[in-house]
Amino acid sequence: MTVRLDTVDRKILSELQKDASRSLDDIAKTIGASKTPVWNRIKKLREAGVIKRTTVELDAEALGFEACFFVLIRTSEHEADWQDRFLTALQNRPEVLEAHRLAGEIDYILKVIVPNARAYDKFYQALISEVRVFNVTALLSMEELKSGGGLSLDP
Amino acid sequence: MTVRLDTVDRKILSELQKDASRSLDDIAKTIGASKTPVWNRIKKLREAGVIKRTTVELDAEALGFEACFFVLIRTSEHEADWQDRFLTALQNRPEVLEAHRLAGEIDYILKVIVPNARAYDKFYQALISEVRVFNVTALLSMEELKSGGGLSLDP
DNA sequence: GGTGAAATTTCCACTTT
DNA sequence: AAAGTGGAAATTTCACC
Repeated sequence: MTVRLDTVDRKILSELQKDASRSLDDIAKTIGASKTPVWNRIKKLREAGVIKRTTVELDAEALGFEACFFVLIRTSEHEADWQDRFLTALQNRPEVLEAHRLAGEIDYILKVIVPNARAYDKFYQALISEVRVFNVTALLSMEELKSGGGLSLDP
Repeated sequence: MTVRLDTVDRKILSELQKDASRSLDDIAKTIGASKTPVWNRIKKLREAGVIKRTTVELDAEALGFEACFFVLIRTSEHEADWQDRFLTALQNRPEVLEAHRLAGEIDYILKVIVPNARAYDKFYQALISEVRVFNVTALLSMEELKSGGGLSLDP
């Protein structure tokens, strides 16, 4: 499952992370190689799953998604069945952009983006009616200070 | 600053979010249009900033970034000067992928990805030596249950 | 890893509704 | 105004060095 990556691979990934719309030639030039090896490496990196997908980063506010919440969840249920249902609920809800199981007091954190506070409440009500949770705390984002930071692959 | 988007724009954005590497023709076909209008719309959406950039989503673990933390920060300082220094510190630290200013008890949340716990501690020490913070809680992710969820633009 | 060329795609001028 | 057509230019993809 582990992939060995050399400096060239890292440079390629770093460039793609910054801007995946540039041409192969262009990328090859900036990293000091020629297009075919770059193309072959990108192909391998895709196949190996190092590059999971190519996407566009959208401006949520411009699209009417004005509210971003981080939701901290504690539960008393830890059986496999409960976990499965919880996972399915998260996967099925498009307002959940990201979800992690945590170590420590808090069991889960979700990142939820919705048009407004009312939509969040709707989401919240739907979620707690689907799966039993012990405690939910919602942190409302007032301002996105940094976003879309990529992994730092420079060295 | 608000952009008016019709159904076709939303379909295009939805497709690009799912996979931005597909060809124009391909995308045009799936949404039932022809390539030129799609091209013109994408161009406009880019210029308007609705599409912020095209990127690749990488597998952090495959690249040796094994630890993901959500960092909750409380501070007693709220002057503009402090905020500026804090913001600069965040921007300069590549391990911070995302940062939000929050409403309520907790003032900030950061998403931090590092190779391991030791690297997190290094980051933490560096941060608190740069800016004064009142309280820091780190939530360690054990498992990413969902990631890369896009905005839901279907309707 | 590089070269070059076929196949595909992007991009734009022009036509149509 | 907004969508389609066609084609030149650029880019991707691949066989071969």
